[in-house]
Amino acid sequence: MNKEKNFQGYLHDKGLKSTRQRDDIASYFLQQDKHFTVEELYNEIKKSDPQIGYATVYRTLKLLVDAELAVECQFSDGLTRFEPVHKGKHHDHLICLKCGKIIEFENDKIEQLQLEVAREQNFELTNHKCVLYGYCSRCKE
Amino acid sequence: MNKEKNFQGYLHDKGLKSTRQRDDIASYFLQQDKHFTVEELYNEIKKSDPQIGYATVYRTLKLLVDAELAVECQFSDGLTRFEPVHKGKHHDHLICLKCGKIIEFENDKIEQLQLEVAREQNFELTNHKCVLYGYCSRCKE
DNA sequence: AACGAAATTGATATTCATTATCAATATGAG
DNA sequence: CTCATATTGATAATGAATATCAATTTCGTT
Ligand SMILES: [Mn+2]
Ligand SMILES: [Mn+2]
Ligand SMILES: [Zn+2]
Ligand SMILES: [Zn+2]
Repeated sequence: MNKEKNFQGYLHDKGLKSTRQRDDIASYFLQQDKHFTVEELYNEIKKSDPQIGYATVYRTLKLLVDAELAVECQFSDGLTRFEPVHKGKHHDHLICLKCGKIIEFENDKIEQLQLEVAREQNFELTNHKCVLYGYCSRCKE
Repeated sequence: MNKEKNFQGYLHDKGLKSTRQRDDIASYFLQQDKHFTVEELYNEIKKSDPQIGYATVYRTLKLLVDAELAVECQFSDGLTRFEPVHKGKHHDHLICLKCGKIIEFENDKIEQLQLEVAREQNFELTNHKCVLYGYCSRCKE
């Protein structure tokens, strides 16, 4: 698959080594479409590799972020989550404060206006996080 | 001052007590226009009240957030910051990844589009955080 | 295929921010 | 003023994330 090739390339370019653990973690993670807690991913990986170390999962996620194959998300529940980057497509999030539901959205107008704001401030924009909090259709009743 | 009255009213309405420590912390904090780390605020308060406890600063900030007189900010440096809410005016932030500079901005169009996004998803919006990361005019060179 | 320098792993210790605990003290309604 | 209740501040506990390090693995080079 393409993204796994990207990861192999990334490792090679950085002089890092391809290992069974890294490859398993990356392979599993990149195929999913979830917002993983480190613990969630650790528990998944442990099913096929009971020996996997917690630290290795942390380290591999860090590499994936550096390789731009994952992004870190901080919603306001205190937990850090990671999600795979699919097709380089950016999106932002709506978070339900009751059930924790995560909805993704893309809005080009907002993205454009953000660029404009940055330009006005003479800022060189690298990335952004836009998170909307509230209650989902089911929870607002 | 108005906001301090608000805090007194909040305490009273919640059946909480007004104390020298709370009042000093709130009074100092609400007069400033900064994004305080708990430690930063603690150190400031300690100047006039060397006996102040760290936990009391945490607790008071939590109260101020609940009273909607402060908001919590998470920029990506791992530290939680608090800023006083002035005149109920909402704003978002630009963060310089090099020098840590924090620039505030208001953009009604973005706010409107966010409401629209929420409406499309049948979400009842309560608040949002929009943070733009990059390099400020001085740091981008 | 074997070697060996360098990177990686996983168990564990450590750090650091935040929360919980609790005895002593302060507050404020009646 | 009294007293039930809330608060304080010192400290312990928690929990996520990082650092450490000996043992193991990888991979470019022989
Ligand atoms: Mn997402
Ligand atoms: Mn601000
Ligand atoms: Zn919900
Ligand atoms: Zn800067």
